[in-house]
Amino acid sequence: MLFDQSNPIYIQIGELICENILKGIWKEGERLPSVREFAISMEVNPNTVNRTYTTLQEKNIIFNQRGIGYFVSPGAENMVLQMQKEVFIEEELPRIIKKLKLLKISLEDFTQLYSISD
Amino acid sequence: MLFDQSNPIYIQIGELICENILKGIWKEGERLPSVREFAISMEVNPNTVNRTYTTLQEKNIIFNQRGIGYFVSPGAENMVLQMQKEVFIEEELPRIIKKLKLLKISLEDFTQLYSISD
Amino acid sequence: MLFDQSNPIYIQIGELICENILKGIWKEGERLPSVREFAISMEVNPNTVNRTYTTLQEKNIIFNQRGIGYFVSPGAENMVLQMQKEVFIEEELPRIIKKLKLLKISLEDFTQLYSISD
Amino acid sequence: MLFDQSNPIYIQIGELICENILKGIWKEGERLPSVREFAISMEVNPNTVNRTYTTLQEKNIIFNQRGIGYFVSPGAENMVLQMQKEVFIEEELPRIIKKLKLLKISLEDFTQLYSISD
DNA sequence: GTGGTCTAGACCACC
DNA sequence: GTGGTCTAGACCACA
Repeated sequence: MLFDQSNPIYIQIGELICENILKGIWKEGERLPSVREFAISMEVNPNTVNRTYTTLQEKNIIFNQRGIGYFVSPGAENMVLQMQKEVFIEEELPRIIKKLKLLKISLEDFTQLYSISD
Repeated sequence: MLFDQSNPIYIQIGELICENILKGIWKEGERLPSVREFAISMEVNPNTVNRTYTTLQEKNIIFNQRGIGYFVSPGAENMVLQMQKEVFIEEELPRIIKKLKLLKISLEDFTQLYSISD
Repeated sequence: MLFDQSNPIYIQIGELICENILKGIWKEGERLPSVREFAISMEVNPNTVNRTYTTLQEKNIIFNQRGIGYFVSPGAENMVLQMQKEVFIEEELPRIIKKLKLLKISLEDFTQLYSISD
Repeated sequence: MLFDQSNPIYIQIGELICENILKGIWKEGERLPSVREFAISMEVNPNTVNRTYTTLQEKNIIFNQRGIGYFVSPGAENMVLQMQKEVFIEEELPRIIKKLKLLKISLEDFTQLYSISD
């Protein structure tokens, strides 16, 4: 697994987990990999995975059963979708639109680039 | 001047300068404010501005005349536009499109959000 | 460690590192001393070492693993050799040859001086 | 006239003058361009040329006749040749040889590169 | 006046 | 523990 430099690793792992939830790969109620397992497969320090899990738990996306492991919360998929949508529209979108204008990329250009990417 | 916490200040100042170049506010060949002046107006340490200038110089966006100051490079506007466009299309756009799909935001939704922001 | 005055210290430390890589003293994949450690052994401020490391990282000679340290990049030895050879042949050599001619030092003189230095 | 970043401009101008003397373009006893003239032709601040002249005067390569101008000293050509030869052999040559070895450029390689440059 | 470098010391996020 | 950033302040060479 490769991480980019810009974001903390524990955040990037969190995004990966959310992605898996959104894609339905990890369903609600399912158990996540143990911290150690996941750390090994990600080639990362267990502390880092632990931090990811803790962070996601605080957002109620996953929950912990002591001694057993972490599980995807019920309703997680919807919750993640709503949360990310809100953040995206409130924070990312304005920056994106500003940049599109600054770089003189019209909505038509964008639409075309969008369809190319399919 | 206010800076957000996500990016280093010296980067944000660099982006501000590029923006000014793109908007035609600072034209090619024009002298930038001296390190000290700019530091005062940005309410920042001179070292920080120095770092910004050095970084932009490495990208050939500005150049230095010894003992005189920094100047906008000839062709800078175009260069910045091309560089940022390339980065945007190669790196940001794929992430954006991926996210749009993941969040089930259609191109129509996006278009509407775009027009609302005007 | 003694530094001469002509070049910035952070550059001289960079040259030292490259030399160590070229000589095979620091092998690819190996971890460099931490910024603080190295600063102490060089009798220099940590900021200075940091600057050296950052500069070498930009040239892809070393890379950073977050929270762990800096490492010699794979292929670094060859890369450094090629880079320095290119710079030497393209930039230094012409100046040297020009100077040899200007100072009326023949190739034979040079050869002799070379062998004396052994 | 273009100057590189590494050396001070006043030094580079000094080297140019010495070169002209060595090449016999500016002969002993001849008057150098006035500070102002030279500054204009070099696209440089007169202070800079002044500093060059002062420095060369201290080395007795040129001399000043008040109100008239600077002149190439008698015996300058020989003096410059000796001085530069000494500096070259004492200081530059060891560095060059060390670098040749580090970069694995043999004397044969060097000889070949030398002849190519003709 | 200009920028370039360096130190000292601090704070922070991250692993 | 690791590096990254920033400030404050100093000194220097250069134009």
